[in-house]
Amino acid sequence: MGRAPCCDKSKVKKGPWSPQEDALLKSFIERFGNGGNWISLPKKAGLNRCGKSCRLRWLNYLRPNIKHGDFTEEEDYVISSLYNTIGSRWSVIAKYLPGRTDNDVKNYWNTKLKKKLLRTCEITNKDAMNYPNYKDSVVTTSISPALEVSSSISQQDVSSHNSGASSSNSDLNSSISIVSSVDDHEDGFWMNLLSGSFDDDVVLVSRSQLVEKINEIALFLDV
DNA sequence: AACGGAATCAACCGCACGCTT
DNA sequence: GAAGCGTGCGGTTGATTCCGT
Repeated sequence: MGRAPCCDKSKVKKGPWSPQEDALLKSFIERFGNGGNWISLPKKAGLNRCGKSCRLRWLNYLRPNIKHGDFTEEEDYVISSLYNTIGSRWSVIAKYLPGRTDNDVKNYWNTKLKKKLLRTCEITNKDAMNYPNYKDSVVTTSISPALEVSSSISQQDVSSHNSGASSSNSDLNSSISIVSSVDDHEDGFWMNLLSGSFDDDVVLVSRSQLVEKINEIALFLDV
């Protein structure tokens, strides 16, 4: 027996919400809440919409304190680090970013952040290859905010991901954080990195290890 | 100015889970 | 325990906007 649809799709409106619909939904929820039942809400509120559509519209757009617009570097750290730790559990990741929704985070990752990380991977790989005589000593990091976030997320969030994940994830964790933290000054960073001129907070690893890490990251990001 | 491809993001779809009966 | 139902979630789609030619 098939599952009953949540509403009659042929009779409800689909597509972008009008300002009038937004106003109706917002004022209804502010006055009465959702009554613990999204399915019946549209009828009560006078909306010709599916309950799931109302829920999504409220959670992603209308509810108070929603943040829109550009993500900050710190948010980048949080997303890349958590993605590496727990995978594509966007609702969990969004919990660590006040004002951001799972949909926002997911879209941002898929359209921008993933590419940003990959671009940096490519540059690193290329630069590393350009220094074939470079001996033993490169990379990486001052401890980035991302690592601090990684260590503070709940064990429950981590364990449910790791149960099905490969054992290399913990190794990748620091790598992704590092890569994501240097994007804005990539040329200088990588030159310093490859010449070994960094401060005390930079941990040194071998070039071959670096290249290996980069390839792991690329693999992890499913390139 | 016109066009086409790429990028963005709001919204939809369908599945899994948990609660209730 | 099974069935029904609502909710939450992640993946995907499609309309719109942006940008280069």
